[in-house]
Amino acid sequence: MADPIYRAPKGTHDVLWPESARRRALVGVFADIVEAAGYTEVVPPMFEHVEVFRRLGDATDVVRKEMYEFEDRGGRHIALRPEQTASIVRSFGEHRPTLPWKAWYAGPNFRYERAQKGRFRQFDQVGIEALGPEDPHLDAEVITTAWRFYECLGLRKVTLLVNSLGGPDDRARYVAALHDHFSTDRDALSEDSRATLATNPLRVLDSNRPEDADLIASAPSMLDHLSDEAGTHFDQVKAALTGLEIPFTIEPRLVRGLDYYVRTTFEFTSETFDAAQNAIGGGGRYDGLAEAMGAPPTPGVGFALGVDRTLMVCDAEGAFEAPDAPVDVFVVDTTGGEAALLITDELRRAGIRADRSWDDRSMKAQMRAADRSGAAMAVIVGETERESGTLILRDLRGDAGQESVPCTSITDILLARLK
RNA sequence: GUGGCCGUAGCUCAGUUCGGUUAGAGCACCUGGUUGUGGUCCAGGGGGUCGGGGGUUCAAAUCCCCUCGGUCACCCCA
Repeated sequence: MADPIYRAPKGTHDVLWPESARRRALVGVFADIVEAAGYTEVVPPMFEHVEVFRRLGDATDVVRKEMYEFEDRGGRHIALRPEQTASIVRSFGEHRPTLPWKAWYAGPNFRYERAQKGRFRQFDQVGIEALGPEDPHLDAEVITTAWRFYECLGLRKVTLLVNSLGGPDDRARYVAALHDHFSTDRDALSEDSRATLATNPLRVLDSNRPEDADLIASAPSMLDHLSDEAGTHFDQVKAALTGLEIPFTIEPRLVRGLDYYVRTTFEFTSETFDAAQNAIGGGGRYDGLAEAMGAPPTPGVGFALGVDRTLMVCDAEGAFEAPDAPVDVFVVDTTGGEAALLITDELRRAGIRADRSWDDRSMKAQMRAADRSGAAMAVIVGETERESGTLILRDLRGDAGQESVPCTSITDILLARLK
């Protein structure tokens, strides 16, 4: 074990092949799906002025205690992004694209917190944000897009939870009602929840502490505090999901940790993942966020999906497996290595993935390397071949044996074989 | 940020209870058996500041303290 300084910092890790290839493939699947739905990629910076994230709400833990903040050499107060919705909305206000604006993103986020399974200080998310329309069908489209993504990965044990927090006024009335409810028996709450009650009564509903369970169970339901307008919006979202045959569960206690959500909120959990962090993705409406960022008031809805957690769920379901061999052909050269240099170059230019050995190793060692590379075929050059202008083509997968071919036709033959 | 468990070779681990010869195994890796041919088999080999620092002791992987890292739960989220 190396000196701690030469290890990845706490809560971070290196992603090596084949996991790195799988991760890139997952983002590729995501990109295909969202671009097929008209979303265009946005690549925001990985850090912003701290104020951008402060707009997420001073009561959120993400802002209060998990931000990677620092002052840069120019004296600017900067924070590594803890999520990307804030950056996307800031970008929206800065560039004022025509509405509706449908954006997607993929990349790392940073939160300073204690790492555990499925929770890291640097973690990747993919997501979409749609700004402009208030149409409940847009909520449904956003949710459906995530759902189809999980389907494409081959996941079958994902649960969709939906809720409505109502409009800002409904939300305020509900928070007041919750405050009253919990205050009547305040001493029964856990100490942590009493503190949460003072800053954000909604999130008391999120508590997993056993002593809070009874009061949470008897708490009033958000759904009884929806205005007619918000209720109608929620009904239309549910009807749309039903029409799309997306199964969902209504979860009136689903509040989510970011304070900017209003009306529709949703979360995806995995049945295979009974750890505390079983949320693999989530999102909702944030109709007031653009205005809070100094942009024209613009409704928005979106989601973020955790790449690491999604991949863990893929593991649990045996879905979306890592790709196999990175090369098709392995060139074995016992004449010094220059032939391998030329042949691999020729093959690669023809689009054939090819690798070789180095340091002029023995034929046995090179053949072993060829076998382990996972390549389907070996191309062998020895003295005999060099003299006769031929190459040996050997099957590495089965017992098809080998044959001698003119070296001028090797690329064409391999292109046909590897079809 | 709080608490529990853990940290021995690249990987998975034994050895730690009751300190005591050169710290082991499997897998992986390298070489040879096979004077041109991998995958099976056989033989040999390289590789370890026992996470790090300090302490106790004639003697520490083993006991004590600190620290770093991992893991699980809480908080919270992806």
